[in-house]
Amino acid sequence: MAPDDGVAGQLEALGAFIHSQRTQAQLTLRELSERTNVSNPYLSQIERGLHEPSVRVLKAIATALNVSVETMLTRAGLLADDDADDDPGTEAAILGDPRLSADQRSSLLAVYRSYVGERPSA
Amino acid sequence: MAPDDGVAGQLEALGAFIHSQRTQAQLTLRELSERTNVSNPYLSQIERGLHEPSVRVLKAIATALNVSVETMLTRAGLLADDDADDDPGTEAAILGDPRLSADQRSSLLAVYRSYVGERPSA
DNA sequence: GAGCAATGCTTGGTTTACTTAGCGAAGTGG
DNA sequence: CCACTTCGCTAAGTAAACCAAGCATTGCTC
Repeated sequence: MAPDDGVAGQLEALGAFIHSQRTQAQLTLRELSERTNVSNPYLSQIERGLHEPSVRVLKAIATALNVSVETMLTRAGLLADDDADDDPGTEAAILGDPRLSADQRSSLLAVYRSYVGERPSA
Repeated sequence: MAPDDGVAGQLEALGAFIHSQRTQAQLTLRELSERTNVSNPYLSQIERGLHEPSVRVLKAIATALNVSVETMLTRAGLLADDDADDDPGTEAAILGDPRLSADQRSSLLAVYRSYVGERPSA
């Protein structure tokens, strides 16, 4: 696939994923609509990748389909955390640490990366 | 606190978080605007909790502020904060990182603890 | 065949996210 | 005091998310 597949591809992937989850759960668009309080035409459009759903809608859909939001976003490519392969998690832990200020986070990251010989670009 | 505190509280909390991260990073609204490709008035409104930003904007802000997207989404109320409560595992990650030498591990830990104000009692 | 229910989809409009242009306060230097 | 800049913010408009009503097709049962 092209490196710059764009946001459109991600939207389509997200829609396809939601569609597969809904059909596997044997749910109709209107049933999912009732569970999520989202109109069925809009759900239809989301499944075809015509719109980028808001945080509120995304959360509602994930809950209704018994899927974690993380999984959904990862499947959609919106959450790109797959660089955790060669990373034992230290970078992720630092990035996700709410006790650190932005300054401290940058410094700590810089030190860590200098240790492990990583280039500063994520 | 009320269980149905509403989305407004969440929005304000998210805005306050972004604001604190931006100011601690010594960034102006226009600088953050350039890094995120989001207009500075809109960033201002987000910080004051007047709008619910989309996932795209949320992700851009997180990247620009060196905050993990997960943390940002958690603050936005999308993800339930499962791990990032008190100890996000930064210490554990450093301790278990095979790429660090013992010396480096000690240094990194010392820096981290000085940041979060932990006593070196260990 | 006619009727009917249920599915996904289109249409047209309302609400909200988001932008471009510009204002007022708070500096800084001439 | 007067430019000039830079900060956050307001105002007004555009683009996009989202909904209510209804159309088109499929699959019934009579």
